[in-house]
Amino acid sequence: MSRQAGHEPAGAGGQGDGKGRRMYRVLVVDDEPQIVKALVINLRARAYEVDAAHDGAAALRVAAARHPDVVVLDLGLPDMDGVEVIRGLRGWTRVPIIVLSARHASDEKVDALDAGADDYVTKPFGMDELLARLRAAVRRAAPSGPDDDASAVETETFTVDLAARKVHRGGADVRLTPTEWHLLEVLVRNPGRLVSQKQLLQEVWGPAYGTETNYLRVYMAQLRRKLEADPARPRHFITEPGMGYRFEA
Amino acid sequence: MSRQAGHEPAGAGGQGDGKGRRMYRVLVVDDEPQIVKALVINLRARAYEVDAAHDGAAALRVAAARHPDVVVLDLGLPDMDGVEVIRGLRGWTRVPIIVLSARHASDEKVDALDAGADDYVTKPFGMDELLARLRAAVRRAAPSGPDDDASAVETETFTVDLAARKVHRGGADVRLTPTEWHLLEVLVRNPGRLVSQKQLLQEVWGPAYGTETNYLRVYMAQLRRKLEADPARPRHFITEPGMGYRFEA
DNA sequence: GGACACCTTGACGCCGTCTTGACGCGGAAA
DNA sequence: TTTCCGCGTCAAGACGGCGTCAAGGTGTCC
Repeated sequence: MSRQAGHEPAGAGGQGDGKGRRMYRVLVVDDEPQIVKALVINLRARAYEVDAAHDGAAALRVAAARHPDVVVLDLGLPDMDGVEVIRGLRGWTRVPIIVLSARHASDEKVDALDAGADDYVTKPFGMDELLARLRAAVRRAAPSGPDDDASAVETETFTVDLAARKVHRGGADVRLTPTEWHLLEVLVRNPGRLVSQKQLLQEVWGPAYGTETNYLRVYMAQLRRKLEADPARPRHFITEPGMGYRFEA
Repeated sequence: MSRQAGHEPAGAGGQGDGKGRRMYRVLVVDDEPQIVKALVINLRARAYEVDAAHDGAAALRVAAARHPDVVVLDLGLPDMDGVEVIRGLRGWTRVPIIVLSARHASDEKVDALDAGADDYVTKPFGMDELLARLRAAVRRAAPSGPDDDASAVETETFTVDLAARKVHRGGADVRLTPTEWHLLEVLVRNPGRLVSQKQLLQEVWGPAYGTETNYLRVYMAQLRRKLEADPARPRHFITEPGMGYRFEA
């Protein structure tokens, strides 16, 4: 048995990577310039977008304006209590909040966490650890997103819902076999781009199938018959002779 | 026989009265009896349901059987590396994981967090702090659980009340076995979406049951017999051959 | 101890899907 | 113009998944 039938992308995580990873935006709130600086440098180096605020009022303002994906918040701010900042944010957003603080006291932590913080790191902190906690916070918040991101791709004649694994055409659902769906998925996840024959074969049929181009011809024909308005004159599944295929919306 | 038959204790632990606060279930994993004891006492006092496991294998087994709302995991287990336990859980569930560890080393924390842990607490820890972090984890996870969203789903022939754990059909309640209910629940919580065979098997039977598709066939048949108007021609529990099943309202 | 409900497991027939080969067409190279 | 290769199309057969049924095993409640 060369290939397995059930080639689902191991469940969950699957559909993230199709479209390039977006930049995550971090809001850093601290009144100590050297800490802000260190964080900004480290975060930018890891391809985060970073905004900074040095007091609570600015933090709330920037958060409202920029909608960060995660907030790193020092509790010792000059103008207002850190817990107040947390409450101010929680009034309207669930953005993950990672608290930084020099206080080790247990009830400080409890107060901050119960006010709505997601994590609490005491200074001095290891940059590696903070970054790992930040990744955890972002990862946790992400799953709400991917469903909406690129879940639906539309053309004039049909609609592909990647999350629900559904294809809609003219008021009815189109039934696709696993292989048909898999092929469609690879193409649709690379809209407008040429996908080589080898890549299609290997992604759908497995690494051993780099040259069986007749498979592609058969299944491309089926996709066109089910989805194209005029299968003989395809407008969305374009053949690039000798190279591969391209999906056009 | 890795799994015990009845996970959901019939009426017991389940989310009780429609709106009221349901009991949260915590899985405590640690090989030091005194720590387990302390945690169990403190958690039970705060109205959590608590399960305990003293090694990694038991942890994975109990998690699969009991579906806790949060896992407190000691990294220093006798039988396997704690990070492996995290990976084992993350293979099929997003349940929040709070790691306990005596190790303060930064890279230990980074490894655990990147493997999928949500929080990392070093021993010795303050019980207040741990409980606050636990509350934060539960609070964060709650909104994602569509428990409240669509607590009742209707079709032409039957009604599913997710909160009350009841299925109504033609003026009478339909009696479902625990496994039948669990399967129905997973499908109904993803209306219109294709749920892969592997996901169904792992969510209902546990992470080790990714390939026993005959279970699915048997239980899907039972669900259809009890709920479909014409079980031979299902309108709500749709088979997507080779891929999975889909619930349509 | 017995009755019962539930879960597991195997067997079997049907049907859809995948594979495979053959054929015609058209464009590019010779 | 001829030749050749790649592509689209079609059809037939093999294969495996799915629905169905029934028996065996296990735990629970009375």
